[in-house]
Amino acid sequence: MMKFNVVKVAISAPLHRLFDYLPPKGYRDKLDKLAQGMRVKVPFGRREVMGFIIRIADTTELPQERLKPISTLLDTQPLLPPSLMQLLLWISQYYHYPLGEILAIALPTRLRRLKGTAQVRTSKKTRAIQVNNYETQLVESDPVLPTLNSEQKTAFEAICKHFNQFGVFLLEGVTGSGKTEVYLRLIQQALAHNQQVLLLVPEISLTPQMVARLQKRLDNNITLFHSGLTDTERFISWKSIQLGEKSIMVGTRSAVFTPFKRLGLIIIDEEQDSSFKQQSGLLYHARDVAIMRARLEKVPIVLGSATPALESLWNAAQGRYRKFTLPRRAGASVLPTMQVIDLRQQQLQAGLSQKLISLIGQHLKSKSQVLLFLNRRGFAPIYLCHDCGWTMMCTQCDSPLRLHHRPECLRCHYCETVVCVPTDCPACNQQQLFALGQGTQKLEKILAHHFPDFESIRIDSDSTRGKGQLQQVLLRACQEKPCILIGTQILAKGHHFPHVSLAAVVEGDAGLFGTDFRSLEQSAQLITQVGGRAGRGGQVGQVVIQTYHPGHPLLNQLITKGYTGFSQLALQERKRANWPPFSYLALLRVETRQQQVGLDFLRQVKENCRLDQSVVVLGPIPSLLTKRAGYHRTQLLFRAINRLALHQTLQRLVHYLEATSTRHVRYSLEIDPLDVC
DNA sequence: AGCACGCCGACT
DNA sequence: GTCGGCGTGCTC
Repeated sequence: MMKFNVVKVAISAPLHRLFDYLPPKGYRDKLDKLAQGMRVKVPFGRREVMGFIIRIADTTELPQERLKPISTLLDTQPLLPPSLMQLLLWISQYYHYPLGEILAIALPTRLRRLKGTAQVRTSKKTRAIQVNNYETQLVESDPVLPTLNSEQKTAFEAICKHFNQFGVFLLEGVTGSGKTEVYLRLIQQALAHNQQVLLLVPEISLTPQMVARLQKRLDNNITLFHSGLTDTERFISWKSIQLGEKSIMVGTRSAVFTPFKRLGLIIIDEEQDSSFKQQSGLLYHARDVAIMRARLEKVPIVLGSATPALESLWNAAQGRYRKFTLPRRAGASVLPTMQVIDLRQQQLQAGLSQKLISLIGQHLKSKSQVLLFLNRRGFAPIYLCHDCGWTMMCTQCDSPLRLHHRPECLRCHYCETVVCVPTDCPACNQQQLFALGQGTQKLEKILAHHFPDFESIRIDSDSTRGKGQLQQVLLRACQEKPCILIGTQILAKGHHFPHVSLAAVVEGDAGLFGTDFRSLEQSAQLITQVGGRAGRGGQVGQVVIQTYHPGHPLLNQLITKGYTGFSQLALQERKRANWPPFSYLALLRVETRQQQVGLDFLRQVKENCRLDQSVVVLGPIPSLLTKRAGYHRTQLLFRAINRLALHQTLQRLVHYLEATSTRHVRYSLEIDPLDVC
């Protein structure tokens, strides 16, 4: 152990350690000029890479002669402020991910490169900041500030009292209850204090209405940050917040890493949305990271949702969060009534009962719109042979091919492989192939047949794929003309359909017997959100759920007591089964060409990581959909009541994985996985 | 991750 | 004889 000045540097490489360097030439006695968060250019192997100064130390494990000096100091001031650096250090520990990689992820791509000073010529084409016409047309005009109702006021005032200090506020408001208005008031309050605001949304492309509304009220003080922008646009947006030129950033999950000059408030809209979870690389949850950020920056954070995650509700029940409820709709509209349609012994047409079909007719006749929710795109999910039972499967994935119309094809919903529709069975050559089950396209067809005088508008990822297509479809749906809206979960996401009076869940049982411990929660959230689309424009809404299990206790609870009642019962079930939030999970996943290789690898891992008694390891088992895009997915699930014990085990695991050469398998470790199948 | 080194198959 | 495949090892 040598004792002299060394600089600990994080380098963007999949290595769970820092690298020691000597100070740059000319800085040996000017160490105070070096600070955490500054970028440096360092020799690394036979190349030069960018690194971040993490700290200055006076010890190193290496002999002095092996240390090289930093080549260049790239910043005179830390690029990232101390509170953000602390956040990234926490992320590295919590998600067991190399710090250097996290730093690279946190920077806009333009700043990740070693070359160039990333100066941007002030281009006048700031597409990022502009609202297009469709979006503007979708926003109702509210020339006067709407007054807050008593619940909105209570929430607003309580949160205002906690400005300049950390606190988590769960704002549970039914659809249409005016959460956005509370956000707006809070944002304006922060602006009045000369503070900046971060508003995280699940997907900007899916919430143009909310963005447009904010833009309208807060005009050019707002900047967007999402994957639809070019690298340069993102850099401009990032910079405008860093320099304090803009006060509000509305962004998707990666916006949580933006350095703010004077952050005063964080808002997470639709906090239960799974889009906040990064699906590849660093598998972080932007909501959880944002909560830690608020803690480190000592600012309040608001989690808004009509259907909060069970975890968040539990945290509120435990007193860790403060909860405010907005139980009634703002303005005149009334909450819809919910009822089930018992499908048992019913004659169905493309999954629709006679009762539902006549209800649709009634609502259309009374000149209002109908919304049908079916979370499955395409025409039919199964295409099989009547003669021998052969089912068309994807060759790359462990999944049946879905039949699509216009264009006519079979398509895999996991890898998007497209094949022609055969007329003869590939197994027995008989011409007996037929489609089983239904997707949104089939509903569209059958409804056109039943109600030829009314237009059907399909809203799924197929009909909204193109640029601006979603906005066009939404614009059509917002017209007053009676019509039928048919869609997947896109319908559930925050869009306002003012003329819908009937919302129907076609397959209410879809999530009832899911394989994952979270399926019921997600299903209840979807049903509630879809139901919330009905009756917002003045008329009383009606929500119907088709089910074969009208007696299912949790479904019943949802229908009779609403999401709040459901969540209480669902939490009891979680507790009984020891699932989160009553335990902590981590998932080690591997992808291999042959399944056996994955199983053997994970068995080895399990044997070689001496475990804490309190950590339970389940597996290895193949994932539910084991084969995907040609790779078999296998996994090992870690579960513990004690979070610390789990993380100590994972620390050992990560070191073991790094020490043993594991190049033949692709693996990833996910903390707090959202699904475990 | 990159980038080198190193040891075995088909080619001017 | 060598060009180049990707297995293994290392980076302060």
